[in-house]
Amino acid sequence: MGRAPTIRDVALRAGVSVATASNVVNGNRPVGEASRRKVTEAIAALDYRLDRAASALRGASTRLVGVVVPDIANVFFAGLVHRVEALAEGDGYDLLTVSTGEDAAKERRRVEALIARRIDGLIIVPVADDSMTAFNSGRDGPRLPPAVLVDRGAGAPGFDTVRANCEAAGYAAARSLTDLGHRDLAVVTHSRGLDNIEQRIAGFRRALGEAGLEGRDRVIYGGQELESLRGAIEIELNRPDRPTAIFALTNVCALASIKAARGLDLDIPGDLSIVGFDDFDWMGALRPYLTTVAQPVDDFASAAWRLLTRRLKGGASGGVERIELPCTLKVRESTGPARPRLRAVADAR
Amino acid sequence: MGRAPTIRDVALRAGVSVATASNVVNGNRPVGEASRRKVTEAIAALDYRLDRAASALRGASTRLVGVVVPDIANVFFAGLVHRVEALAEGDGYDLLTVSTGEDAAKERRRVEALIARRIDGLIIVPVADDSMTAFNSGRDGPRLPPAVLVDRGAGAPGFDTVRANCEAAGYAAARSLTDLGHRDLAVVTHSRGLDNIEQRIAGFRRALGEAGLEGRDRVIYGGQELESLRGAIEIELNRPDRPTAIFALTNVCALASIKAARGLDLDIPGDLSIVGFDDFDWMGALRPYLTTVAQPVDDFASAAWRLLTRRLKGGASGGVERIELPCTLKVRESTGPARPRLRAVADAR
DNA sequence: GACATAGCCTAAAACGTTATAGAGAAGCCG
DNA sequence: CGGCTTCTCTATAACGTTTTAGGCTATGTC
Repeated sequence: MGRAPTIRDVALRAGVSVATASNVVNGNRPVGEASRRKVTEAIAALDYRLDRAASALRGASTRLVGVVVPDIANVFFAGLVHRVEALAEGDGYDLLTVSTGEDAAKERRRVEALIARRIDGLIIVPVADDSMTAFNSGRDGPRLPPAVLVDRGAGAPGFDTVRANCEAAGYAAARSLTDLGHRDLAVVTHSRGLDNIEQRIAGFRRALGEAGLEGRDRVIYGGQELESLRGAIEIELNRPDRPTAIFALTNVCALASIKAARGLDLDIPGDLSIVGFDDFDWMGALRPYLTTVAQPVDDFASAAWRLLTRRLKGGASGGVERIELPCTLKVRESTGPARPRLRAVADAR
Repeated sequence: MGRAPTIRDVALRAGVSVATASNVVNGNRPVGEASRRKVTEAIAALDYRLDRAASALRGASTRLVGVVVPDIANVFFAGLVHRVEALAEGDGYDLLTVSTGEDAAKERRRVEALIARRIDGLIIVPVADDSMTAFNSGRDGPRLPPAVLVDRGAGAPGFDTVRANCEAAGYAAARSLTDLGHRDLAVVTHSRGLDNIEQRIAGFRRALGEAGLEGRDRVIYGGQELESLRGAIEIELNRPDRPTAIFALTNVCALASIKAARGLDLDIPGDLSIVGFDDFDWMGALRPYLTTVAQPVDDFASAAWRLLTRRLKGGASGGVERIELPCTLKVRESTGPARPRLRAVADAR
């Protein structure tokens, strides 16, 4: 019944010192063959388990990594966390996962909490591009452990970053639409100011420029919520000069776009072509099957984990590394040729 | 620059003892007004942060709760974790979230790791109904902290449990199909042996019995993977006496059913009615909109958290509590009346 | 005034681990 | 053989917190 066995009990039973027992448990210093065997046996006999809380206290690592995402219920982030978890387990780390809900104050609170837990490292999709730099500029020097910024904050000084090649992705998506003859395009996103989103828009604009359509874009900012997005999109689709194609910059925007089109009884892609973002199982049940820009989630996770473990292993000092991963445009059924239609209002401009 | 301030520094600066400073930080024992103010000021001045690793070691709680789910990338579990996280944050707890991939050995490993972290409690969707009982039957008495079993393992002795009223849900779904005139029904699920699944099937069979159709059900076991499920369903749909309605017992099964029907060019609900399980945003983009049994995910989370905190606060000893939450059948577009059709093979039986 | 009580505070002992400093034995080199 | 290194091991001091067991005032009671 009594309390769980400690390393002291193990040492006693094995007839060696506590230090030796400890060294067997975490191969920190070499231990002779005979002692090692005795200790291993004692551990098995007592069913001893290392107490990580104590281990962490004495200066060793916690083998705990914080993962911070805007919303774990979003399929994109859930997929990311899932992959990171697999990699972390392989290296003997556990994950402390938190959601921020796109709220800067909450992000700050949650990251502070993670620091109080002495996490060894941090993988974070920050709420704002610069929200992490604030942490390391306090008067007491850096507060953050090694951190990798994923998806956002690619310009933040002093951090390793992983993100998609957003400009190219935006270009490819828009280009596929202009190639189909669309001349009235709209972009749907949540809000201003995130670099990755701006890059997607920049790529989109580049394609428009090439098609001789500069200035003919509209950007719909619909907020974080599905319903507010849908409302904003419907307003745009109700205009007489409504767009014939929509490029949704996140998977939630894509869903909102589909719902808006359905609500207005617009045929996809007959009346409205839609290019979405991200790619996951349930999209396969959609009819029409969504044309989308797939981000390489697995590669995001692998790259982030590689960068983080590099720092964790002390191979730290090298300059920051910025990884940009290519997206793939998956052309499916939700995009089609622009249907010629009366353009009274647009022509009158 | 120097190392982070400790409670010792705070005490020194405030001119009080370490114990008093500690008592201010965690209102464990009352502290006089004057001392309290001095300590609070010192904390602010030094930007002191409690070190939870040390705090945990000295026997106090870790304020860490383990959450174990089969797959965080599954929308149902992601939603559950999301809600639990919100509740946990409100009470000052952090979550250690892990996925098991429906693998018993992995579950065991992961839970062991959580125990080594001295988690205060555990919320778990176990791989098997009895997989947790094994933990508390070791020779050294219970190893697990207070644990709540969610969704599965409702019969496990000694654990608080939360799950849906699966029998009623199965009955409601099947009844809605028999009421539409369907006489050839199939159930799709992953594998045998999970109590909640068996209950859903039991409810399903009860409805069949009431409709005078006992023995006319078929259960399709398609495994964990989407593609294997789809394959198993397609085989069934290719029979001459194929079912006219499918009841999918999880959201993954529902997706597989839709894909199988599409692959065989069956009209939903004209050729095949489908009732799914779970309900979430992306289903709203489906056409036809899926008829489904919605589990009350928020209530799952609230109930689980309530049961766990009850134990955590020491109000422990009362017997175990088993909560059963009602599901709601959302009848939408993927179910319709059974279309009369040639029944040559079925009649020949 | 003696004595109990309550309220606030402190010194010091844990908690279970790892890091440090060094001891003892064995091997190598001159 | 003496000094050096190498290898293995040990005793002990941290790590930062909470808890325990008292101690010291002020207040009230007989």
